[in-house]
Amino acid sequence: MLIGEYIHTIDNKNRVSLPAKFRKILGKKIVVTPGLDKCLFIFTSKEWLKVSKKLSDSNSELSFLKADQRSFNRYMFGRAAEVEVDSIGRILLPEFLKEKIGLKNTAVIVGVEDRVEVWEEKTWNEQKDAMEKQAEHLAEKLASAGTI
Amino acid sequence: MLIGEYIHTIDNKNRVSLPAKFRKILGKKIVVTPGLDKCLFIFTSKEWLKVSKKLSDSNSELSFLKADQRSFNRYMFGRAAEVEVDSIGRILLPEFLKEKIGLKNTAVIVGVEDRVEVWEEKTWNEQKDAMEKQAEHLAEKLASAGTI
DNA sequence: ATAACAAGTGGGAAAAAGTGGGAAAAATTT
DNA sequence: AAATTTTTCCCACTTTTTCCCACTTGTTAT
Repeated sequence: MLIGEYIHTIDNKNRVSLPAKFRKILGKKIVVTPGLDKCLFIFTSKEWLKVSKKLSDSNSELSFLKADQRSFNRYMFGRAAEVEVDSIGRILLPEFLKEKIGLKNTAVIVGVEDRVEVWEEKTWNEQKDAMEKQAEHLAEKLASAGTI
Repeated sequence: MLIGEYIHTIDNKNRVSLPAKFRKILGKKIVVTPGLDKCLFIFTSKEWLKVSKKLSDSNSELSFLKADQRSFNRYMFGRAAEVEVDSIGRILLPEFLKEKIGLKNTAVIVGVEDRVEVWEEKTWNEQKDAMEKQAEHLAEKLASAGTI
């Protein structure tokens, strides 16, 4: 399972190390796409296949209006990049994705169950603060779920 | 069952011994995550799986399409850490979790039924005092109401 | 009381992770 | 076709993490 938060450098060749703990799960080929909420999503090829099937299946319970679905899929597919992980666990971030979320020298890499998210540090902190504020009851859920 | 309160040192490599009595129950891989009230929760991998399944709504396909589900999962998984217990029963506390609850050189480790909590000593004492006061207060209320 | 053991703590050395940069290979331009 | 840029591959340095061993303290057993 992909969990935890890491801050890594983006070098001047646009390379970022994937957290070592993620590498086994992610494998050698991953898919990077613009995500939602000003971050990037990283999926394993396998997970991506599942996601894309779901998204392109217009009979699924995700019943978009046709036009909406088209543009949403354009967003997810059109800008997705298949990326190779190099021999020491780094990936090359396409410039346009970097720009999309305003990345510069560092990236926050977050494991979220079965996907990885990439954030610009400031955006991430804002997001975290917002979550934290409305999170007391979420934490309570956590605590009580432990006992069930 | 996990019970009792222990005060352990955090050494300069961020290692803490788990109380010997907890080790068998916790196993070799645990998950540490910020909990309620300025403490950390420690779950066994098994328990964690149960909790996360229960809360992440991962049975609903493509949970990332729903905004509040996204934040919740981010909150839940992004701030957790999977940690190995070393050969003599210690774990490595990630810096960001240490900071989260203001840990420095010592930690109070408390067994709470089926999970373990980690506290900063001062916070723990305040928490305890508050509980005691409340208990006395409640007892008095009960007594004066003549119900006892 | 002494020995044997277990628990908690600390530290050195080896391994791994993260970062940076040069040179070969490939692609693009002129 | 040569020159320039971009990409890829490989090596090297630094820091962090991991692994292993040892010391200390307190408990149990003989």
